[in-house]
Amino acid sequence: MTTPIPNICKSCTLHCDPNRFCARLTTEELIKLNGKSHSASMKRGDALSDETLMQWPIVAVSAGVLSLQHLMADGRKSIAALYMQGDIIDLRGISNRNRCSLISLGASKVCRLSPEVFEQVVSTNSDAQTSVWKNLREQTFRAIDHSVDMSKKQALEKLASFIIECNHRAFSTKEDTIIAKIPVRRVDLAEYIGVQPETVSRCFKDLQNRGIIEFENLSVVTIQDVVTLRKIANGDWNAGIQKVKVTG
Amino acid sequence: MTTPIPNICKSCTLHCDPNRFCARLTTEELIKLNGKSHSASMKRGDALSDETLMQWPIVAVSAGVLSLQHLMADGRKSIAALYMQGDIIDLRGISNRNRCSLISLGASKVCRLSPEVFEQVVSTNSDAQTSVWKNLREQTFRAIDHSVDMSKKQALEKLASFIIECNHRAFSTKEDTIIAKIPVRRVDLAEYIGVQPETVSRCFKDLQNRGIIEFENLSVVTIQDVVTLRKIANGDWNAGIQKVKVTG
DNA sequence: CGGCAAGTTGAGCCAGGTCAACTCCGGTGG
DNA sequence: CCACCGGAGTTGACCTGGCTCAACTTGCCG
Repeated sequence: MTTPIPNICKSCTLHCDPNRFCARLTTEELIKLNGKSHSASMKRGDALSDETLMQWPIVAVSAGVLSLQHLMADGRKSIAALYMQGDIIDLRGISNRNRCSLISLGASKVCRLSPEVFEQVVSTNSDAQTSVWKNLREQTFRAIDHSVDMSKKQALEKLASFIIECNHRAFSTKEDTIIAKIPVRRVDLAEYIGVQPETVSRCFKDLQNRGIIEFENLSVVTIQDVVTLRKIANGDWNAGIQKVKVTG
Repeated sequence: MTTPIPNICKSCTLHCDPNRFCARLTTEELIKLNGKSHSASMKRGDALSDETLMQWPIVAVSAGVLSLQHLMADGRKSIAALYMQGDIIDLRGISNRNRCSLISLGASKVCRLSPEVFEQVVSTNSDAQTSVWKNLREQTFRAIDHSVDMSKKQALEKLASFIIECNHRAFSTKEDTIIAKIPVRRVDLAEYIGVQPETVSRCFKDLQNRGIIEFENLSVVTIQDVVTLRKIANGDWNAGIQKVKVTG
């Protein structure tokens, strides 16, 4: 007895994780959707071109990190959003104000879904609809949180927020310290939080000096003091300094 | 023969505008949804409290402007998003990182929808689903655009972007100049674009001096030179200056 | 016409941008 | 095994856009 589930789906995180969209589909729906979709591997710098996105505006991320980038006239670049495992990016009708492109920040795996089949599946399978709807809302909330971070916060606060965001999106605990994996390079991180790489560096150092974080290596930090990190992220500016005063 | 459409809906923009959610519902659905919903008028400063939002996380805006505000520990306040006529705000599951409140920026009319009935209607009426889905995507794109504006842009560029956004969201043309209605006060505008009111003032003046915009009154500007405004918004910094150089 | 809130203008200061030099680190080939 | 290389990240010195604070003007409503 052969399982008729497409091979490519069998190992895909979108299908294996029961919370994700593809796990909610019937085998029949899965086959139908897969038949009209294209999965692909991407490496750092690879972009889904405008033409591709016009034809395939719906992209599911099964591994790695993608970025929605915006380029200004004078060359300033900014990363508007980060998409990771499980995100379903629905770019239908985006071409309003900013011309953006979807660029991979490392090795990643995506699946370009057929809009027609996707639409049809979503309108008939309300379980799947709920899942993708929830994901879209999460994306919206992240975008809103992010614009709050960008609008009034200082560099250190932005970085603290980012570390917390990383911790939320993919975390693991070891004994009682908390690990946050920084899934992108310094340059990308800087572009995402809207500061210069130099400033990112200085702020990391600052947090380290205050004993709030510790580096495992460049991309893994252990959060030594979550409470203070949260406070800083929320504008309680001297939260970390207090300690120094007390000991000094 | 009496039309069974609820009175409150008859005059509501969400029902009268054929593109909006409520216009897509059958009379039966409309009655059912309305029966479990509460509409309300709000004035400047009125907030939908956290408890209210917990019970009624879905709010439709039929008139006026609402803001999603975030307050930091030291009192810094920022407006994360603006919602206007036709927006359906779905705050289910928002309590992740930032505690926000929904505050009216002037006289407005809202309708708090029953999540259960809403969910049910959306899962059975795919026309309505498409409409509300589209609106949610627009909100996401706006949030993304906004976070781009906030992250790397300078004050003048942010303001230019905002004027263009206003023009997009509710515009009218008179002969060949374009009117943009600023639907919020200076203070709110400043909080939305993440600068001080003083800076907003200075930037408006700058745009006016360059002949790019003209004030009808405090809340209505005519855009004299859309092209240059767009260029400035997109980082072509000296776009307006060029003219001065040429004439000088 | 007074009174108050909203908005504007001006002067000085500082967080973070800029630019240049430096260190660190992984890969490669002699 | 080490010398070399190139790209990523860091550090330092200086400069500027926008914040701050305070005074002023404008517009709105009774």
